[in-house]
Amino acid sequence: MENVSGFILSSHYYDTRDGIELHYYVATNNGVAKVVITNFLPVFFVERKHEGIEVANLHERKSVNLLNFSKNEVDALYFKKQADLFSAKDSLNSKGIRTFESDVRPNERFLMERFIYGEVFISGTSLNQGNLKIFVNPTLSRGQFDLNPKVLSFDIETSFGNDLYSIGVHYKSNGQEFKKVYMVASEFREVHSELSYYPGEKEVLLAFKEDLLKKDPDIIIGWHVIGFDLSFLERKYQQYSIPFRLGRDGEKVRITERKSGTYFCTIPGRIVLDGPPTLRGAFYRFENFKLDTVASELLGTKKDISSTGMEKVKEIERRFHDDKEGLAKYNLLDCTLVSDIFQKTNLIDLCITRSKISGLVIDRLGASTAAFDHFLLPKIHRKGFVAPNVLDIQRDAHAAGGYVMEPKMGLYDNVIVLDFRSLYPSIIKTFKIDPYSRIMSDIDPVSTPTGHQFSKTENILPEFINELFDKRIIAKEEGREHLSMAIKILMNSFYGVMGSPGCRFYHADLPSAITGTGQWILLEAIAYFERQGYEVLYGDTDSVFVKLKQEDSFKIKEKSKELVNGANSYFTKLIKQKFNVESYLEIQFEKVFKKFFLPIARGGEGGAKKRYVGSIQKDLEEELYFSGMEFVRSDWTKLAKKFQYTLFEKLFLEQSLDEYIKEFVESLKNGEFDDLLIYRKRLTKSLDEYTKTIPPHVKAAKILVEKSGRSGDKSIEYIMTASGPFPVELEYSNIDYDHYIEKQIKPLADAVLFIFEKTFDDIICGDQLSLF
DNA sequence: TAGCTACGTGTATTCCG
DNA sequence: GGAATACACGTAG
Repeated sequence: MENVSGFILSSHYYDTRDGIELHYYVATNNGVAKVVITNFLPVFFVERKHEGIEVANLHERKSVNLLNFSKNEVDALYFKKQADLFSAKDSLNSKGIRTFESDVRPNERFLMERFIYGEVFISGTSLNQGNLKIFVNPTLSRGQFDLNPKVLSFDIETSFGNDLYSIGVHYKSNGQEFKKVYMVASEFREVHSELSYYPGEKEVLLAFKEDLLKKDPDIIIGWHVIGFDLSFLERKYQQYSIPFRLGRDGEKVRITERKSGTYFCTIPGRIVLDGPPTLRGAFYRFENFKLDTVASELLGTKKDISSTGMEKVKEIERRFHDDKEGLAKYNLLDCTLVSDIFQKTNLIDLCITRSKISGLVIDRLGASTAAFDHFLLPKIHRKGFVAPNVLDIQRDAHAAGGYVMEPKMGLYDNVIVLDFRSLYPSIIKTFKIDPYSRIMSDIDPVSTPTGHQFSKTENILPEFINELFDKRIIAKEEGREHLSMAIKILMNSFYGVMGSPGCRFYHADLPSAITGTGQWILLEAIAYFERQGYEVLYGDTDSVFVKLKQEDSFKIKEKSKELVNGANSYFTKLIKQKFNVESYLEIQFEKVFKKFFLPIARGGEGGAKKRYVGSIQKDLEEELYFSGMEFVRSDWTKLAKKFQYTLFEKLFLEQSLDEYIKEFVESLKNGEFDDLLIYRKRLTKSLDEYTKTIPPHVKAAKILVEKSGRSGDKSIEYIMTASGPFPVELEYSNIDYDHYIEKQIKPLADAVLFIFEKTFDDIICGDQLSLF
């Protein structure tokens, strides 16, 4: 008997002739364990009233002490294979008989019912097979394990066509480092320390595979590594009839493209992490997600070949033919940049932590509904209920969202921002909102401000949120940023999940009760501060912007504290008195703006919601903070951003704007800002799908395809010329300066000038008018 | 290989007289 | 030819 702890890298199920097998690859301190479960029976439920019905390939039908959400009794139907379960489900469906939980993946069900969250404790006997320790039907339970993964970064270089030039690898594990470039060279060449030549593509592929299996990484990283590198290699391995088997037990690499154009890759026993989506998942934002952009922002380095598009391909082709060492250097740099980006951001640690908090394997971290299932399904079962299938969920009318206050436009001094800490989770906790407490609402109910009822005593989610809150406090105390972030991400997903028909626990009352209560709370808060004699300028969902009084300017911190404390004890009392539950709402001081500006709405009357600018005192400097404004929008030009930033700098310093605006326009016309005129926008669908309207960025993209043959790009950079939008990658002339003045400068100026009762046109034409 | 709603803004297209 | 509407994108929370 062996006992070993580990971390689950990947999880799979397969039907075999004898029945289903669940496979888990677990990283442990003594290498990787492959856990095989052969005695698992996939299950779903049907209402007991369908007793006599014939079910093909049924292994066993059992009466269980469980109810569905309509409180009808159900039976459990067990199968030997998942395929049998699927066909039984389909045939029952076609007879109009509903099944319950027939869409829960067996490999995930096995883990969730054992409350295993990434970390696992294995107890059983093992066999050694190569690098692997194989456990067949051990006991698995929740464990504790800190993974120190072996990470391999790789990148391939190819011709514009279908030729593989080289593969670069950077591998690091416990201080050991390995760098190698596998390059095709038809003539004999001397091997350099990090550069090995092979006579053809086939030999490169064989050597790469052999080394990868020898290094045996837990995690494979790269840049667009699935959609480009692995997909390209898959075709190449097939072309040379070499099995593309990189799995830990010789399994094939499987790549699938989703409808959204994103890629997914399964290599049993390993995790593939692509740089851009992983960074996005951790809320990193960059000007774009090109490797050199991200590398220079995070690491301050530059790529060796900095050109893009065709020029880049040409330079790679040139190096392959004339300067193989130069190509190798470039190839390897890409690998190490990716390694360094992952190292610097500690992305892998965040992924591992999120896996441990959500229970999902690392490459499913985005699946919020699956995380909700992982936590809630086993708890619901122990309360005596089974859940519906996702496909049986019907969406009700859209639930309302957060409350956004009508802004009081203008320029102000000393505005404090107060917000409710984790508003939606704290509402769930306070009013006991969850799918189970909803169906049990006749037992000791609490009514929300919206009039929805939930059981004060029979609930699951509020307790879980409580645990997560506590864990997060400890995490923050211990400085474990990623743990704190992982918990926040999970907690914040609950509201969205319960309001999504893609979640088996969806019910319109759940999101409605949460957001409706949120609206009520924000309005109460605004009313409270106004009763204290303060002007509330704006508020959005969970925040209020309170203007302090003149006499408060030298005791801002104290005043804020006083307001926060007052509001908190007010809510404690109010919630207790009105709803007879303990309030977990907590308003907190977020920041103070020395200067604060709410702009006028461009089209309509009044102020614009979700747009403001403020200045924050940072040491001796004042730092500008933009929200929703053009300055933070990726689809506005650098020109507009430069203009807007300086405009607000001057506004807040109470300097004159007129001269600046005039000079800026002059400089633009003189061509001084020609490098700031690029528009960048995403293409959310393929070019021929834009049928209703053809927006400018699509026009530019179409020109690019027509003139250069390039297509499939997800975004386009263009510039406005006299003859319309034009892709920057092609030669252009005739910049339409009037367009930039009218569309990028004037509206931004007018958004501010209204407070002086002036317009952009007044300033620009003002001199001429004064001549008369 | 499905978390949510609210909102602003630019441009193209359609509607209407 | 101008107003109203639809579409597209990106953002706040």
